Amino acid sequence: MVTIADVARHAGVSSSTVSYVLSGKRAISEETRRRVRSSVRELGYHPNAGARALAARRSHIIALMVPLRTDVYVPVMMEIAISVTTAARQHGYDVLLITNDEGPGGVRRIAASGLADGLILMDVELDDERIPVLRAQGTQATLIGLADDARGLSCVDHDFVAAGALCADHLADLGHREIAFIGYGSGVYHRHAGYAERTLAGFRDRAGQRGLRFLHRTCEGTYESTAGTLARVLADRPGTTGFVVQNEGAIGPLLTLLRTSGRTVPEDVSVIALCQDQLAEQFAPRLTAVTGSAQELGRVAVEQIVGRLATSSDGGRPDDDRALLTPTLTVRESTGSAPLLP
Amino acid sequence: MVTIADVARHAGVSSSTVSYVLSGKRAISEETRRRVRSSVRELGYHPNAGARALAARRSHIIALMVPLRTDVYVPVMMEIAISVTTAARQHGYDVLLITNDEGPGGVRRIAASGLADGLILMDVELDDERIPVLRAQGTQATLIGLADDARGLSCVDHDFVAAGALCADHLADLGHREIAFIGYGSGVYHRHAGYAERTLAGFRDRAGQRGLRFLHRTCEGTYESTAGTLARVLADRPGTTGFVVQNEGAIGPLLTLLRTSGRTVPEDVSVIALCQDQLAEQFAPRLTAVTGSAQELGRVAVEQIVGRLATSSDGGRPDDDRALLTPTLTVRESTGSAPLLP
DNA sequence: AGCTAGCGTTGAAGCGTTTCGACGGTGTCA
DNA sequence: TGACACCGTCGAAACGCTTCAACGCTAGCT
Repeated sequence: MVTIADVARHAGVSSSTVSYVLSGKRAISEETRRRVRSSVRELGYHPNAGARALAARRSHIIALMVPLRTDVYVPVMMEIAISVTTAARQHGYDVLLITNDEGPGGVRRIAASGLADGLILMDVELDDERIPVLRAQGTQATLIGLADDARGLSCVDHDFVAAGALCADHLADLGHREIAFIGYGSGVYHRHAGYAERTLAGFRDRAGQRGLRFLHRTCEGTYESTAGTLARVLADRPGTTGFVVQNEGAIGPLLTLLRTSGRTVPEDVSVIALCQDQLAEQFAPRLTAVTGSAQELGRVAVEQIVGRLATSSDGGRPDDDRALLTPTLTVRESTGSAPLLP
Repeated sequence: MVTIADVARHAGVSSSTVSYVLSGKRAISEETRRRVRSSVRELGYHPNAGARALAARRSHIIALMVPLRTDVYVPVMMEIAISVTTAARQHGYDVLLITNDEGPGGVRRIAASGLADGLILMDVELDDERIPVLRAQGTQATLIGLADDARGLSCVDHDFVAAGALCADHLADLGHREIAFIGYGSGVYHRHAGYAERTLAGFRDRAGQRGLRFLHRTCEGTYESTAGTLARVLADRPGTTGFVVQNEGAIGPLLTLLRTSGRTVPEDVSVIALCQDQLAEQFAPRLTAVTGSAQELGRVAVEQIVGRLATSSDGGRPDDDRALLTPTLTVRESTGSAPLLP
């Protein structure tokens, strides 16, 4: 193992000088810097992470707590996890993956052991029991999702309200008047209300403003449940010409069911999905969709936590900030003007 | 911050005694053990990770290197990552997430800094440039996937050859004679040949033994490409009655296309998918599928690396081992007896 | 010329663990 | 009764880094 002392000896300086060259915390002459750098390269020196963490009381690790549950659309979680990891690396941090089945105890463990300098929590519930722990330990954290009480913490999330509103506006602009909103199974609304409810609320409000009639129906995302949901929708509101699909699993079945029931998309009915563009592109017809960038979510979360860590180590008190990412509507082939009334 | 010295003082013993109680590396009297344990609990002591890593030269961290690429079916990767994380916790390890865009340099960084005790590499290519680095650094590692030269390393993977054979056997048993194998886009075969090619090879061999005629056609997984692929299949072999679908993205489109072309599943044609059960359940009809457990893959990978770390710290030389996980065939509604010849 | 200011560098003191060797005390055996 | 082994505990020395106080220099000022 190559230590800082080896580098110092090789470069003919003291180990503190090597440390300062590497951290840039003190002025070092150009000449010395050059020599040290080349010794580092030549010996293949990498600072020992444990020693560094012990001495500096910073591990340069961010913990990312991901949900175990898999009813949220999984690729999105993975995309966030990966963008967090790459963004963190760009700031000199590594990412520790922990699952939220460790619960509040996990947060305590990570914070108290100094394993991570800060946490990013995914899948935050409105009233999340990890938050008091965070506060008690004085740990820096960023939440992905919105909690009831985020004093002293950062939050970032998609602007789901705006996403819902975009759907309503788009269909209203096309002249649709009766819309069905195909949601998640009822369990999702009960639990992490944030995500699912806010989209629905945004849609509902804008739909009201635009004079749309609409129905919200839950759906588990399987073929059978989608069939049941669609049947109920058509029974209750035969004049429905627009569909907003929140549950990614229901998209495929819905398109199949519409086709087999003799409804053509987009001539007879329009379909707009709340899902990743990649998924929207896979169907026929390609779907008009409202999307938030999972990548940006991860990036912003990292920037928030890194910012907090920087100001807190400067003795400052980071202010709570809350970022809402604007979703985008991409019009594809699945939405068109409402059919003329017979 | 609570240190081991605080605990020692509180329990009226020396800090080395506390350490031995916690690690169990020396005999400690029942009475002392009890007192120390209760002090630990009372003070909420968690050992400092950096100090521990420095002194013991083990970080109790396993690094997991995941692919950035997203053309592999992403939920599977996430499932592996999560099962690695939970399995690691059960052995007292945490998981550091790194992306393989760091390449061999990333492996060197992690190993040389002592950040992680061992690595798990996903998405290993046959001739992977990270492997020589691993060997040079003497780092313990487990590969998920099979490399050409895995001397001194552990490997674990699904037995894709067996998976392919299962498909062929099942269709042969049902009396099918002309089969189409719907694969991935050609890029996948060129690159991480392992996964895709081995399934195909297993299918091909068994199909030959069972006297099946078959066609392998690539497919990008979009609706359009699936339509193209299917059209070619039916043009080349109008008598095809069995489909094996390797590309998850092609499943939905294929079912739709079969239906619209007037072919009923499973009465006219049988479809068997190589995908997770969860996905197979989502279609109508529910799909007969061959699956390997991603969860088990993660668990076995962790057990391998933890085993290697244990024997290497005992001064032993861990032997290379290679685990192949047996896939399972679940018969659902999409396969049935071959139709009688007209 | 004498004084101060700042620059570049160093030595040494931690950071909180683990672990080795040593040390009493107790029990066992001759 | 003395020698010996073992058990439970302790003190102190690492582990490799960061960072503080201090130092010798040179430069700029009066």
